[in-house]
Amino acid sequence: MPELPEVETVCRGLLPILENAILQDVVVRQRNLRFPVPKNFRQKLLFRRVLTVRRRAKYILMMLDDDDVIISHLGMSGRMTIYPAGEDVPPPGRHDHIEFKTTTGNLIRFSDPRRFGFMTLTSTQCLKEHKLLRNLGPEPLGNGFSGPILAASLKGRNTPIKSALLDQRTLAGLGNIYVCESLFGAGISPKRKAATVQGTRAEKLVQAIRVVLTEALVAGGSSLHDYVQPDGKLGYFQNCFKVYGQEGKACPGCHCNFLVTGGIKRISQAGRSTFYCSRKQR
DNA sequence: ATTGGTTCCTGCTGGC
DNA sequence: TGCCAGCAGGAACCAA
Repeated sequence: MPELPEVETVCRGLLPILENAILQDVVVRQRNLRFPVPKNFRQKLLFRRVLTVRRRAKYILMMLDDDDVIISHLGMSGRMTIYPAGEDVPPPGRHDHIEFKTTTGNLIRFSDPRRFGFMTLTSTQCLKEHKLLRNLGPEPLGNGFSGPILAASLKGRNTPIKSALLDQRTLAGLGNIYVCESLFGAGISPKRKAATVQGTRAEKLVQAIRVVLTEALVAGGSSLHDYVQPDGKLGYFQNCFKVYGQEGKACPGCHCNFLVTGGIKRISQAGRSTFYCSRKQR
């Protein structure tokens, strides 16, 4: 499930292929994604130049000439695959929804079995105020994020810290995996009331989030279920999970006490799995 | 205003 | 072994 590190890795993979590329062809095979692909998508993009590829939260932003922007989201199972010029391209399968071909012969294929992902169009002028982007919180790896800023946005919030961190308005880019890992890193219980994460605790959480995301980025993301890098390489951060998916295993922080603690627990919060150690996380 | 529940979709898993 | 119900999950949307 692509979260910030995975999306960032995808953007970094796409950039050298798409930067300054001209789109010779755009194929839309499945219009019915999470949001419908705009009717004029192909017409609008044909023979346009891509200036750069950026990320905001979990969104991929392809910046085009003449101030147009493609906003894309990988959803749960979305994938971008690059087929470099001259390489064989396998025939499209039923989940291969959109393709970009550059004048240099490179092909980028967007696939998404579960169709929670999408691609849509906007302009650079409308980007900041776009419905999908305007309420996003700060980038966790950027300068606009700090202990005091996080503490301020958690103030008065009665929801569990787990839910608050999944809320993209609190901070942008975390999903279930990295929320669980960050809370473990900070020693904070996922059940703790968000409003009580203040001061040193908020500071510690910010640091934990930064460490987890940075390590995951270095690892090329986590290859779980569907995720692979655009060049086909697997990310390997999934081998570094301390709690996510580790139900019943010894907590890496207190494994000597396994018989007492029972190790990593799994609970359900807001309909999603949370993994944590009840001894280390308070 | 904030919060929780529902929904979209398909592939995988576990129980019989 | 095979089938199918149930589950997973990002985020918009709706309801309380």
